[in-house]
Amino acid sequence: MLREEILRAAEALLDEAGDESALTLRAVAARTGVTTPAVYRHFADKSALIAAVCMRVWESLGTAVREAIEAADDPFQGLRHGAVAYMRFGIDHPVHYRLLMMGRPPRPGEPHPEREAAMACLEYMAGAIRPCVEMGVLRGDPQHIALRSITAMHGCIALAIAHPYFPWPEDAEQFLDEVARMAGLGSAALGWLTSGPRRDVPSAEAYAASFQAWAGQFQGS
Amino acid sequence: MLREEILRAAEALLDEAGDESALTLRAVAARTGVTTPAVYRHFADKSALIAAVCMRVWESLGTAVREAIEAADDPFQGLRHGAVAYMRFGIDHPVHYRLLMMGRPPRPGEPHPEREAAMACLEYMAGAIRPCVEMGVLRGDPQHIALRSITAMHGCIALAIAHPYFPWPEDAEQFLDEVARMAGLGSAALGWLTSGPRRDVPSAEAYAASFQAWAGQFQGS
DNA sequence: GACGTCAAGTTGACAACGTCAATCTGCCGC
DNA sequence: GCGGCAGATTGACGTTGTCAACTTGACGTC
Repeated sequence: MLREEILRAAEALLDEAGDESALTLRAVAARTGVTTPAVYRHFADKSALIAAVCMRVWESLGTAVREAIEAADDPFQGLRHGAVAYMRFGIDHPVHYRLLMMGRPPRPGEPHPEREAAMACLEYMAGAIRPCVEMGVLRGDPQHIALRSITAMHGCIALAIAHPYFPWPEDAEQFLDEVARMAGLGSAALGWLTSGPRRDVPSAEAYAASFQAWAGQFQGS
Repeated sequence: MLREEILRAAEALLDEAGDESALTLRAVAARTGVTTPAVYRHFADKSALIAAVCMRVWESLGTAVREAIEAADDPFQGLRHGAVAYMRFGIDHPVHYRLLMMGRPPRPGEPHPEREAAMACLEYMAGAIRPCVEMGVLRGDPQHIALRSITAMHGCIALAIAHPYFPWPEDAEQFLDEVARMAGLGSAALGWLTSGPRRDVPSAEAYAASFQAWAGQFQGS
């Protein structure tokens, strides 16, 4: 009822102003048509409201990534397109992405509702990586690889949001794709340098020698 | 004189509280031993003060990265160690890194003192990448490659700061190194897939065939 | 040595913010 | 008809960034 209206008002404020400083309890209440303290009947405090706003956006992010992964032909394409979908979502919803992923770190012991949402995001990527590991191309713990790969995706969005004046390429879509491929190819190369190819997967074994030859000059890197 | 004392007080507040919300003009003024509006004689407003605080930290970041690059044996090691030094700095100074790199994006037309500092950071990485391009290992515009690689480094720090509860590996140093290598190897692979090896550099040409063989399975990625 | 000038700091205040205690209102069940 | 109670309002408190007006003190000039 009113809770829903408050959330809608908050979301509208965020979209219109494009700046989270416009999201004040007074503004939200006024837009909803109630007085300020009425908001406290539905949200413990301001941060709870913000968390609730983020949660709804988060779900659409989850489905966007999942759909991109599922629509792909093979695991590698799934990883690639999932990563691009993730970044695209951040670019398209900068304010929400800021709130959810670039907010103040939680004080130890403080309840942190976004925590599970962020962990779920990590799990999405790990899920897309797992088949690639099973194919013998990526090596190591899927969650570890996901964590490492997500640094590139998150960094791309975070940097673009906070520093729009950087010399970003005109073709944003291609750049996102490059970042996704950099992370995928780099992770594959890193795994092969560290662990070698999987012995039980013929296709991986077949590429081992040629990769080792190529990667020779990167041994230190 | 007083300006310097105010900056020191602000920096001390940041370090002690570990939270930028502790940085209020009143607290800074009280710690300096003057009244609040006296700060306005030396800084236009609060954001100018914050920018000034960041600037001093920024310079030490610059020297840390530069020294790491210069101390390396070859360009690739320089890139690797420079990247790790950059990330290490962010991990060691989370509050300052947050203020400088994860702050609110500048409104168009708004003066943004950190802008040149952030651009200088990009230039550092481009400078470390340029020799690798000349060696024929990385392909493309150094600044473009720097921008793409920095996404991984920035993302690593930004994610670690904002989401400390993520399943980060125990050996942080090794993880930073992995991220740096992922970006380096991934960028190299991406360049070779896109542009092929440099024809005029024999060592690059020599590895082309073996890399192409390895990368065959990643054509789509 | 008295004077004007001007930078530097203080006083007092304003609006906006998050938050809360106390109060009012309208509806449901007995 | 009446008690109880969820839900909204009133009024206020403390804190924040910011500013106008005033005071202070040092310096150079006649």
